Amino acid sequence: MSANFRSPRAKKQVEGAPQRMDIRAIARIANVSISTVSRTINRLPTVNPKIAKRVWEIIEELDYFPNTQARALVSGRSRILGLIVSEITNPFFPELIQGFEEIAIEHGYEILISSTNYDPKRMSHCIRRMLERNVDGVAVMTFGIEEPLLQQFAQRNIPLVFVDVGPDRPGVSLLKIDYHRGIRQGVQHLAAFGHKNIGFITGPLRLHSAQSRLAAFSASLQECGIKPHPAWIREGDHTLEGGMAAMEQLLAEKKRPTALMCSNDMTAIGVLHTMYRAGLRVPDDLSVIGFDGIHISEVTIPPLTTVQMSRFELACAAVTALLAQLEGSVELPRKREYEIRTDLIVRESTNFPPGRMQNLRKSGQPKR
Amino acid sequence: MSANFRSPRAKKQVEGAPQRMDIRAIARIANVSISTVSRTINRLPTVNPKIAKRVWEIIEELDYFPNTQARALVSGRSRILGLIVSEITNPFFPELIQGFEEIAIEHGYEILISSTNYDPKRMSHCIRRMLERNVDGVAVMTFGIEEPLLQQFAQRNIPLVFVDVGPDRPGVSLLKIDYHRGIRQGVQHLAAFGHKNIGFITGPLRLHSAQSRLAAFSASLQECGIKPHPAWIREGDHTLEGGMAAMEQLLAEKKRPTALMCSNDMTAIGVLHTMYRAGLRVPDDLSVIGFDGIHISEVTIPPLTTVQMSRFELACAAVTALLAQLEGSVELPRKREYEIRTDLIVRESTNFPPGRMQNLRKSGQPKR
DNA sequence: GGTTATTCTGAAATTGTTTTCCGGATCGCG
DNA sequence: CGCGATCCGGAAAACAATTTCAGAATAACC
Repeated sequence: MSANFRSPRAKKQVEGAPQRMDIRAIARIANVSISTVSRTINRLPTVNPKIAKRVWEIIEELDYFPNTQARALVSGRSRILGLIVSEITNPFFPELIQGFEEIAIEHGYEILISSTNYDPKRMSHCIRRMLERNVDGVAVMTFGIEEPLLQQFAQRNIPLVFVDVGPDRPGVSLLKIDYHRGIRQGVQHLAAFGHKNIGFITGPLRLHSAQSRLAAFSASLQECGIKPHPAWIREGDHTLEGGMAAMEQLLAEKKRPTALMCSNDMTAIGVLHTMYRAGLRVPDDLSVIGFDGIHISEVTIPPLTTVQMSRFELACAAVTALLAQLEGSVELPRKREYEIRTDLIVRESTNFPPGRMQNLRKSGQPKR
Repeated sequence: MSANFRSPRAKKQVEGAPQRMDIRAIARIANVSISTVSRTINRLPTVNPKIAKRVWEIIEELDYFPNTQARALVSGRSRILGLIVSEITNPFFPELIQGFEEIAIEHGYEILISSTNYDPKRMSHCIRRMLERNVDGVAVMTFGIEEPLLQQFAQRNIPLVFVDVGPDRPGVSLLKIDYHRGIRQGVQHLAAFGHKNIGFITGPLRLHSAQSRLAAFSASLQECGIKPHPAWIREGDHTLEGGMAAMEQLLAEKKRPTALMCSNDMTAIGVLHTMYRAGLRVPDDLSVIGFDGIHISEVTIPPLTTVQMSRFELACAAVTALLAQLEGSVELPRKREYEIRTDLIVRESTNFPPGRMQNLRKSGQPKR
């Protein structure tokens, strides 16, 4: 009955073709069953150490590695983490991606990057891509909210991480950024120099993070007893061009601020450029503070005083949060919120307001 | 015998669980077979248009999409393109990635990014990751060569694209960059200003592209009848820090060059910074030319004269080359090499050498 | 109308792995 | 030496698609 039975899995043995390496081949050579090889690879403790050793040796020697898609198909887990960012050409994000990648790889996860370019339509494409590739979890680092779109992840129970705000449901973690801390330090720093006329260039106000930064600025201003001046608050878009445009508007004002905070470093770099074009000097004619602390802000001219938000810390928290959801031992008390702090880095784009001890520029900072 | 036969595929019908969408589900609802649905999705011409329409409607309505891993498993093609870059934090690469992603997505491919950080050990990790995820093709945009490592792609007949140099075998395409064209324009531009003392900060000389850029510089110098000065050729590493360090060395020289070309823009930005630190001015004390034309070079102070190499063009050529190999109709005459040209963009970091008509700085460029 | 040719459709094999379930071997102990 | 408990390994189902092959249905032709 089963005498001449041939496994339906028997290969078509094309002679000469260098037979693709698979778990069957390993099993055959090691003289064990497929399942034993599988268990060995997955380091299940139920396999005889001696046998495991032999299997590992053969695996090493033949340079075999399991087929990812087959694995994903049967286990239901792709070992891919999605990472959605706003704009890959803003240096903040590559620095974030670098950290994210490093940590994800370390844990055996691959990463699927996609950028929205601040466009909700592109956001839905991103989500579709993530879904199609069956990501195990997604970090939404766009600093905005797109509630309705993310609904789809909820249905599939895919863990998510957001920055600042997000739906409060199981499987969703939050990276809370303490914008206020760093921005207050910035305002205090300016106030200590004697600035009374401080402007702010926001990010795109659709973005929650842009709103928060502006709010932190306004609150800090009030805290320092400085009167806000609505005309000095301009909307930018977190790009160089946005910063330049906003600064041009500011220059056209009858009364100009003596100091300016920006919602991110790219904006500040745009400001620096517009000042240069206008023949004005930073910090002598205008003090400028950025936000993010991207690498290149160290070498702008002058080096930018900025509020640092660690990309690595952010990336680290994001991956950690995702992995906690994915691999967390059943129902351990796991944190759902992660605090990220921000701090002022004083460099050389800030000084006394014009007309007041300008020559002290190189003499360091005032005492606080 | 087969009377009470139950399909081995019969689901465990957990009541209430919102049954995962499946090609089977679509088939059942549309009252056709699985294969018909598959054919419809893959737009095979052998399916009755009427039926196809009905199937599509159901697919749309239920928002079904095929499982990528199952597809990849059985078809042997993952529809993932690998992209290996040197360093994601160098703005050149994000700009490249952006183009690459855009075009790849357009053709239904996902993209797997990984960066080597100029480290051969990391390169082998990258390759391993690509192999494990079964990429259909790989673009190696590191501007270097790692012959032995890439051997593994050859065995599996995975199409590759390289920049500048690569093994000459079927399945490998080359993106030939005409460094000489742009760099010669740069040298001629400096020569027209009357510069006779021109230095060069190279990239890491392990990199083929760094060698080529240096060679193009030397050749152009000779062409213009300018004597090279070995001490003015310094090795950098294509980073800000490398540029700063090299410039410091140059400043320590007894006789300094009056103009400087850099192997990339990041190096040039480092140079700008070191000059600023030293209290020297660009272009009055030193003319500087970069290479790449990254976005941020437009807003440096002063805006950087640089040799533009289009990232989009590069990305476009890379994807095109890969897709030609992957989807190319059997044996059509397909190009294996793609030419990328480079051109000088004159901005404001170049001027006459010091002591000679410095006041013309804002009066535009000399005639060539 | 009968036979052949042409489209379409569907059943079943296939892809490489994980996982469940079961049987056989080994061990300890009386 | 026999018996149950323990442990390990193997067969086969399952995962969700593509693809081959054969057969049904329709069309065309004599």
